[in-house]
Amino acid sequence: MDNSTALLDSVFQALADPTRRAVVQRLGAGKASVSELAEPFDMALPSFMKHIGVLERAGLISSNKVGRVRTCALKKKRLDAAELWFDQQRALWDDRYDNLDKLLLTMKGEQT
Amino acid sequence: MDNSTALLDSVFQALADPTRRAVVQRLGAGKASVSELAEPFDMALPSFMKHIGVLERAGLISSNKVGRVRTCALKKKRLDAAELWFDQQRALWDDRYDNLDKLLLTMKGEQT
DNA sequence: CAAATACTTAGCCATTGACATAAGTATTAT
DNA sequence: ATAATACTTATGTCAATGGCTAAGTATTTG
Repeated sequence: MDNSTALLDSVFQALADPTRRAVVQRLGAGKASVSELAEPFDMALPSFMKHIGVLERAGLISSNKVGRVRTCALKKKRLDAAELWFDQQRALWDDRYDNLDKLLLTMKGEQT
Repeated sequence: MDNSTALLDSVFQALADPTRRAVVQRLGAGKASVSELAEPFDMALPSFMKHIGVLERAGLISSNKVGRVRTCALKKKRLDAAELWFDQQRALWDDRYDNLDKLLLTMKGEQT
């Protein structure tokens, strides 16, 4: 199996949840502690922590604990990696379209 | 709440599986029947059909049956909608990507 | 030192996800 | 008319997900 396959699995899986997407979005504005991140959500902390765990295992965020506070940060590179998949798909279609364009140009040329 | 939330849930969930991403990629090259799509995978057909169902419910593909053959096609717009989420995130944190207005206009245009 | 804070660990439960097999239906081919 | 084809439906197993409560562990804070 392609090693980027498991990565995409975990990243898309992580992003397939509104709570986790909101956390990613919030962390886009800067680092935050777990309780700061959890505050907007009507959810028990252990439940919220599972989301943090999913995001961290997907490589979308990092975290480290100082004293009793765990601070989280977004890892933008992993988001880039996910976005790249879309670019790759588009590149495949565009190739197709480019070839079609070339073909049409060729046909036009032969008509004259 | 936001009607794009459930859409993103289903699209990212659909893309969080290598079989389904491969189907999307294959359909990027053009329409195909279910059995053509299933052929590369070592999986029972009912199992494969579930993947097709997930993709269709997420709006990433369409399908219609003629005779005994069901033909599937990629719905690129829904992929665009998913990719837009990444653009939105980038717009929030990226200093270079300062024209949020333009992006918001794009979002309005693509509501379905 | 006692109490509040900020997680953390350890279960439990209901639902969903990803496969499977077996048997059924509707078309098309011979 | 039979047989092959292309799904489709029904059902089952098993692990993972997303939520909960209750209780535990470190750290501050008063």
